[in-house]
Amino acid sequence: MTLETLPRHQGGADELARLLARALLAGHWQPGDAFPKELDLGRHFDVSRNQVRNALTSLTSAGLLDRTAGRGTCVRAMSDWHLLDPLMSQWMTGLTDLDPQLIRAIYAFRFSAEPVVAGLAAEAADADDIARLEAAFEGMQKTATSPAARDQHAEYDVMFHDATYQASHNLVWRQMGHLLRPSIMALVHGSQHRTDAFDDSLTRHQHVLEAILRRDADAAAFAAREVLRRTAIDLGIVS
Amino acid sequence: MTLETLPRHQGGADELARLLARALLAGHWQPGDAFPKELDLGRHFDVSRNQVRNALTSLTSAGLLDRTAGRGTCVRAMSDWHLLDPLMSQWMTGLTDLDPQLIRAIYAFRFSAEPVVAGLAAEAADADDIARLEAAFEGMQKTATSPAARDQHAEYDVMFHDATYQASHNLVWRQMGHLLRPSIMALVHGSQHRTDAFDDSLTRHQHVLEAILRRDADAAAFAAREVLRRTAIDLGIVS
DNA sequence: CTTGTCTAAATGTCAGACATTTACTACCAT
DNA sequence: ATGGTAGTAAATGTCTGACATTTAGACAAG
Repeated sequence: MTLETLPRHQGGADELARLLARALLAGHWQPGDAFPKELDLGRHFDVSRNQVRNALTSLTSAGLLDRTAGRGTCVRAMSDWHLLDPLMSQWMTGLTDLDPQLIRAIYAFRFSAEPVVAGLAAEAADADDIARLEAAFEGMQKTATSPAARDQHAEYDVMFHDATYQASHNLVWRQMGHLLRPSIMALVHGSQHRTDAFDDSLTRHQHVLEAILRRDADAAAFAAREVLRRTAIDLGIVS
Repeated sequence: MTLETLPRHQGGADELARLLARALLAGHWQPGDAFPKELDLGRHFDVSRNQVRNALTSLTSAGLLDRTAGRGTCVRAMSDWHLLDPLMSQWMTGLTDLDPQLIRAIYAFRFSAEPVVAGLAAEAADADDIARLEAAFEGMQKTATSPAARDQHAEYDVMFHDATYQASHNLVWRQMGHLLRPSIMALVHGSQHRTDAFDDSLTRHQHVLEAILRRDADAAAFAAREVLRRTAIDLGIVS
C-alpha cells in the first residue's frame, strides 16, 4: 500500500485517524508491513507533525500499529487488534467491506452471545426498553416492503439489537451492544436480502419481541438464535 | 478530592495516567467534579505539560474524563466509562478495592457469559488450550492447601478462566478474556475464602475441565455456572 | 430582565530544537 | 574470512514557548 492512493481529508487529527484506520481495517496493508513515517504523512496530508502523532497515537492504542523509536511504525496482525475498543467501533461505522474473516468471527460471537442477552432482556426489560424495542420493530415493518428503504430498514434492524443489549440492564453487555453496533450494521449490509427474506427476518424478530414481552427468557433465547440463523443464511455462511 | 493527597510517581506519562486512573476508579472523585488543570498537575508531579496532556488524553479516551477547551476537565459518570477499553483493563490490574456496584455488574456479566464460553471451549479447544487449562488447574491444586499461597492460588484461578476464553477460539471472546482478567482477579481477591471453600471451588473447576476434555458442551456450561455460584457465595452476593 | 461585549482562564495547536532508540555500515583485530 | 565495535543516519519520543480557540463569568447598555 502506497501513501499516494489515500485521499486527502478535511479536518483535524480525528478525521486523519479515521481515514488511516479505515484503510487498515479494509486490509490495505499486510501485517508486519511498514507504515509511512510521520513526516511523510505530514507532507502528504499537509498537517503538522502534532496532528499526525495524535492520529497515530490513537491507532496505536487500538492495537492497529506498533511503533518503536528508531525502528518506525509497522502494522499489527488482526489478532492483536482491540476489536472492543470504542475507537474501533467509531472507525468501523459505515464501513461495509470488512474483512470476511472478521465478519465470521463477529457473527460467531453474536450467535453465542445474543441468545443469552435476549434471555437477560426478557428478565430485566423496563418500560423504556420495551418502547425502544417496539419502535425498532415497527420501523422494520414499515420499511420491509419497499426495497428503496433498504438503508432505513438496516438502521431499525441495528436499533432492535442495540435495544436488546440495553434491556439486559448490565453495564458490560450494554457497552458490548454499543461497540457491536457498527459491526452489526456491516453484517446487515453484507446480507443478501432476497424479497422473501425480509418477511422471514421480520417474523423471527417478532418472536424475540413477543418472548421478551411475555418475560419468557428461554423463548427469547431460542428466538434470538433463530434470528441469527436467518442472518447466517443471508450472509452466505450457511445455506 | 484534592490534588495534594495524590502520591508522586516515577516515570513517564503512562505511569501518571495509571496513577490518576486508579484514583478515579477507586471513586475518589464524584461524577461531575472538576479535575485539576493541566498546569497544576504539571507543577504537582513535576512533569512537562506534554506528559500531563498525554496522560489526560488516555483518561479521556477511556471515558473517565470529559475535556473541553475553555471549560476545563471534569469527571464522567461510571455508566460512561469504557469498561472494555484495554487501557482500563491495564489500569485495573492489581486494584483490589473496586466499587461494589462495579463488582456486581461484572459478576452478573460473567455469570451469563462464562457458561457459553465454556461450552464453546468444549467444542473448540485444541491441545495447547487443554495444556493451559490443566496447568492452571494443577497450580490451583498445589496452592489450595496452604493459606500462605493465597496470591499464587488467585493467579492460577485467573489463568484457568483466561484459558477458557482462549479455548473458545473466537477473536471477540478472546479479547473479552484478556479484558476481564483484572476484574476476575479483583473478584477472586474480594472473595472471602474459608478453609473448606477452597476444596469446593477446586472441585467445581475440575468439573469444568473434565467436561471440556470430554468435549461435552452442555456439561461444561453447567459446570461453569456452578463455579460462578461458588464465587457468588464467596463474594457475599448470595448465601 | 435580557443582550452584547469584554476579559480571564482553560484546553488545543503549532513549530522547532533536542533526546533516545534502532538498524545499518564500515572498519579493525583476530 | 569472521566477528566484534564504533560511528552514522533515520525514525520516534520529548521538551519548550508561543499562539489560537473556546468557554464562563462580569459588567454595562438597552
